[in-house]
Amino acid sequence: MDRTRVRRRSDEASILHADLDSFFASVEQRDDPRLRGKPVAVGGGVVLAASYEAKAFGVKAAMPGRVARELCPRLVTVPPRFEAYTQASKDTFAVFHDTTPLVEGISIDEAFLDVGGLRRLAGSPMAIAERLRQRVREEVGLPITVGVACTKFLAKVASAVGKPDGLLVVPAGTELDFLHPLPIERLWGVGPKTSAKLHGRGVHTIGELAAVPRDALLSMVGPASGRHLHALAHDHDPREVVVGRRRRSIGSQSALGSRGRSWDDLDATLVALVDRVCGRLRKAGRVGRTVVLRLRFGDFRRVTRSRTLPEATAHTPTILAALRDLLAGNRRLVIEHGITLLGVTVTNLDDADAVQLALPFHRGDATTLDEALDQVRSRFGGDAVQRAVLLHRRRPLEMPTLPD
DNA sequence: TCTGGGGTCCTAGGACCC
DNA sequence: TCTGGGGTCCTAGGACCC
Repeated sequence: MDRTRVRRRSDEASILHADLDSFFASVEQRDDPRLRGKPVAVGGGVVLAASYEAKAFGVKAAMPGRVARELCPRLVTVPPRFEAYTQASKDTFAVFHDTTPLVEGISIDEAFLDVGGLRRLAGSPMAIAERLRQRVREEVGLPITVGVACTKFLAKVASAVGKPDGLLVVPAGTELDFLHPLPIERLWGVGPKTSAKLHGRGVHTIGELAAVPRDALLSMVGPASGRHLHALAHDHDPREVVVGRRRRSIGSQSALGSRGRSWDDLDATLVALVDRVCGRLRKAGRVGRTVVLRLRFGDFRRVTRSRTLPEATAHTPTILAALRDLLAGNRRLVIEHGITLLGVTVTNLDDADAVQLALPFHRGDATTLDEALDQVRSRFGGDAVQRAVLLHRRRPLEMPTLPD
């Protein structure tokens, strides 16, 4: 199986949420001693990450650089070094995987770990979490905060409350005492819009949210969001730690600045974006069937245009042709509104090997599995057949079931 | 305050099929 | 001829997260 399912909820707090503190900024301070102890922001036009010294001045991620410098005149701004962050992330995840096989990566700098059942081998969840923090500090050189609770959601809240460089355990049985005094913005899925809606109804804390009848909440924020928030406010979170989650889309985008761009400039940007995305697809062994063109204009209005192809592919010319067509079809929009951002995303992803095995069936070139396997073997070699069979067992496409 | 680059999930309408 | 209900897929937009 692709995903390993882990038991729902333990009677003890044994789910860890590990979250590197001010990740990009911490890597910069690690690698350049002159930055230590100083307010540091990574990024130029927009702050990608701020050190805790900078956060003390109110500097936050996603804030325009100009505003950040007004808040903190002594702010040191450094350009991002994405390779360094990728490597630091890999090193940190190596420590995670050495702690338990049950690791679910959420983003470049955070993950859930299930350490239930490790007590005999490795001690209590709290001891495991403390050792994890120490190892990341010593082996990677970065501060990390760990929240420990019975559910993923609460572990994540705990790590946010425990920051920076902290460890916070929410013992079983004390969940609501911990949760209910917190502001609703702590809930995963409450952003500016939802928060404003709820404030308008006098709801500010998670405890107050929990007191809102379910149906009333659903009508306030919509069915999916309402069910989600109602469950979280009552500390109901049945989600399991899932190993081996696959990416569902791969994309790239480029801000163009506000000055006008010629059509040739735009096309050159499109070519570069498609090249980058297709390269990443092939490197990951994935293919996609839907291409999305993303545009942003001078007034910050955003639109997307998408097209679904007959076959999933990572073939650069095929994907480029589809996107060029979409761009040309929106030529007037682009010219009249002043484009400021161009983005490309490929979604509806599949594993390339599995698709290769399915293609002969879809094309009508094969009617039996052996015929399909022969075609894969002749086109891609014996290794591809092995991978294709394994991938098919994991998630069958539209074709006959494989015999064992 | 005026904004980067990478993602996830949900909603809603229309086309199309049975 | 006009009509029903249910399902899937595609497209576009929106909210949110790091």
